[in-house]
Amino acid sequence: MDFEKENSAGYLVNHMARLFAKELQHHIAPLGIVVGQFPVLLELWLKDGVTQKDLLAKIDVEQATLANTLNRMERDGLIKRTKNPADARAQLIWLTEKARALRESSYEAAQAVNTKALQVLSVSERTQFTDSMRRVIEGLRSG
Amino acid sequence: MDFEKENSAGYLVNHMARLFAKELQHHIAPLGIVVGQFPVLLELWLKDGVTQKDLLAKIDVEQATLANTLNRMERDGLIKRTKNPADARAQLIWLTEKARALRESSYEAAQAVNTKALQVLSVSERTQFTDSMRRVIEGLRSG
DNA sequence: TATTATTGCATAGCTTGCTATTCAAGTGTA
DNA sequence: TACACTTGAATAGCAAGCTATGCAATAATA
Repeated sequence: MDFEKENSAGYLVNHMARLFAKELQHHIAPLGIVVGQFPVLLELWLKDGVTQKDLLAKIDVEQATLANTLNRMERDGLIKRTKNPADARAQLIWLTEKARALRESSYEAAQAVNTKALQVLSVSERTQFTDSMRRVIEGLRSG
Repeated sequence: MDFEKENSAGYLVNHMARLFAKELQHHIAPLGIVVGQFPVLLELWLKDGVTQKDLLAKIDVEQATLANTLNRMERDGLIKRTKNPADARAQLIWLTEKARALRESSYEAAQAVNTKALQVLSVSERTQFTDSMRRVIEGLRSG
């Protein structure tokens, strides 16, 4: 058989993801946050005072990955945790003021990265591209 | 500002890359290799007896990342290194027979993952999709 | 109600990626 | 030829992902 990496979707996806992450890293480093914290912050900016399990239902990472990320976020002063009156196993996760203040500039950073990355595509191609990604993700997730 | 992660190229790219990697991992685990070794093997199957620098020119990862991956591959009996008569700093990297034997089944595994992932797209969409990825990668790499 | 099962998280240990730094070997030059 | 510069690779240290496992609190049941 023959194999051309430049024609392999998986190879390209991996490469592209690393470039996106690097680009985002550069944009958000000045804000004092790192890429892995981004998905968590996105959810908490919408609604905080939630449990780890609640977050897990919204972010497709393993529970252990999220637990470690939350620990680093607490260490970095981005979140605080309080007792959950309803269940002593779970705690409630809250944004700190510091994290709350980063919302707008973080959105702008992410948009800037997306804009820069997609500028090589026409407007219709961009729509088609993100649509394809959503479908591929859905397909892989559902087995 | 508002931010919809399901519309964010970066968010989707990251998610998709993790799903691809997980899928490939499942396919190649029986072969005794792991995902990070894949790009290195692809190059060495084409041509071995090369230096780390040669590999680096073909794979877009940092030098330190490659050095660590090569160490694990040596540990796992996939490569051997010999003295480079032309330069004592660099060694020549060779596939072991074990690694050489994995070529066809690895290609098949990768193709299977790509096929499965892209099955939700029409044939013309697949072409368009990989083409867009190549252009996005090129755009991000060239600044 | 005592026991068992489930659930929510934490921890251990690994890979793969990054940046920054170090070091030895090779190259160029005063 | 000695010194400085460059280059090829290794190492340290961290983040972010994974699987596997453990543990305490809660829920379900005999």
